[in-house]
Amino acid sequence: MIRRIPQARDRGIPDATVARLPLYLRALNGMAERGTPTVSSEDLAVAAGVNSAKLRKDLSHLGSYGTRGVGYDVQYLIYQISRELGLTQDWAVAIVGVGNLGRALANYGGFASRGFRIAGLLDADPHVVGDRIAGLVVEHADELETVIRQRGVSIVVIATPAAPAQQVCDRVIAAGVTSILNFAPVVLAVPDGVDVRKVDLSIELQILAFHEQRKANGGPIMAEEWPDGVVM
Amino acid sequence: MIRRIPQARDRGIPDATVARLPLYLRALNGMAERGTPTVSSEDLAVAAGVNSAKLRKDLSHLGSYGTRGVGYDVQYLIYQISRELGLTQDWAVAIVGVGNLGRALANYGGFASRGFRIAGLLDADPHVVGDRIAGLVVEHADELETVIRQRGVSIVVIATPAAPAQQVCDRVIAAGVTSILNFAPVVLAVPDGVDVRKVDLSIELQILAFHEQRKANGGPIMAEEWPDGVVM
DNA sequence: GTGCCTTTGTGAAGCAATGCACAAAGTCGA
DNA sequence: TCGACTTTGTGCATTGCTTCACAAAGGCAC
Repeated sequence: MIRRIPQARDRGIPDATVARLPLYLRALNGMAERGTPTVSSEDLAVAAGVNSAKLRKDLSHLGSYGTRGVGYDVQYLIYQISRELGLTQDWAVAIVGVGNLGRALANYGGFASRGFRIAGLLDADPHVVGDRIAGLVVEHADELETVIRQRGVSIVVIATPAAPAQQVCDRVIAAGVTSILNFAPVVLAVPDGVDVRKVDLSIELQILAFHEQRKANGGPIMAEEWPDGVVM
Repeated sequence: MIRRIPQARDRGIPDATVARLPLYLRALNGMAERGTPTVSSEDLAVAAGVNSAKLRKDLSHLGSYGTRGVGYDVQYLIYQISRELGLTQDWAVAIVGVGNLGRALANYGGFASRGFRIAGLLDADPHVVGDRIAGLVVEHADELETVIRQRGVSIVVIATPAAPAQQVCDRVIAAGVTSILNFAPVVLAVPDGVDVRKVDLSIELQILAFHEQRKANGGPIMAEEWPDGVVM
């Protein structure tokens, strides 16, 4: 059960910081398009929707890339954050499950522009196999291991229904993949060393509903009993 | 600048806890389907992928619904969590932007089963308006305010491209909506009292790429200079 | 009943993230 | 060259979350 051995030159970046770097990157790309040469932590913080002290502390984890009295060079900071996030290299991604969501992901422009290349679309449904989506032909899920090994896929997106998700997960791990983005509404069991990130569309709505209810009621309903007719 | 006045009976539930309740709910629903009558915090924690002490503390924020020596009654706990999250009532949701993602959301079964009723699909593209998706006819975005007011929509999902997102956001807020789920890759500016939750598909991939790079390199590349040919 | 066993609910310690506030470092005009 | 001004980078206090560890509570067998 080795947890994490702090290294001499420990560039361990806090998870909370890593999660915000893509946000900064997006804001910076917008500024670069508009031709802005430099930006202060205050302005960038506003654009990214965070506190400026937090932003400076986040950036300080990458190194000392600002100039006091001036701010940060937009292009240079884009490069440094991209490098830290690993976006200066090309990542081959396979999407398993080509339903509505899989199609949406395949067509989503935000991937290609950040170094994520879709190297395969796979589905178990023979009616879908052979379809051409976003320039790729959908392959049968049986080809999963072949596609991963032959095309150097290192990140797999699971966009299947809940039922087959764990099995797909097991197979891609067996094929050597250690980074998985899971859209299926299940908790995937994975061995140590495999990273799973989870996006659950309905969870976000449920959190909103919680807050919305709070606003409406000034707190949850106080009756803590079962409603009439429900038997324990 | 009133921040938050602690109340006598302060049922303020930590955000981190609220974010996990839907997870517990999903695990519990699975158990209910299998006919499991009660569950211990340990078993439920495993099913939800969290630490059991954390699970007990989370549940203790809702009240004392367990039985020592036995565990939690599955049905009863489902009811209590659902009530706390506001899922015992019906929420009318409108989806703005019926591209690939909007379609995926409209067809996603996880909403209806949790009290979220899709009350409107809207798009600005005349080619899409009139299409029938998931039993609804897509309406023109001009109808946004009418749809919200007449159908009692309290949660809006923004699934448009980045460009029109802020304008859509402003309009739905003006129409009285205070809960927004945003899929567009922009930071929405909203007044106090409006909740925005954000899902950015490419951010998750970028976080995965960061960790994947770490695994491959044993840390980020140490060269902190610009690559050859890049001029400051 | 009584006593053993299981499991909850929670105090307290530990850890991570946030935000303030300011010294240090750099720019720029005179 | 100098001094005023701007903005970074960070020490520190604070907050919030997680985890441990255990007393209290309840079930169950006999």
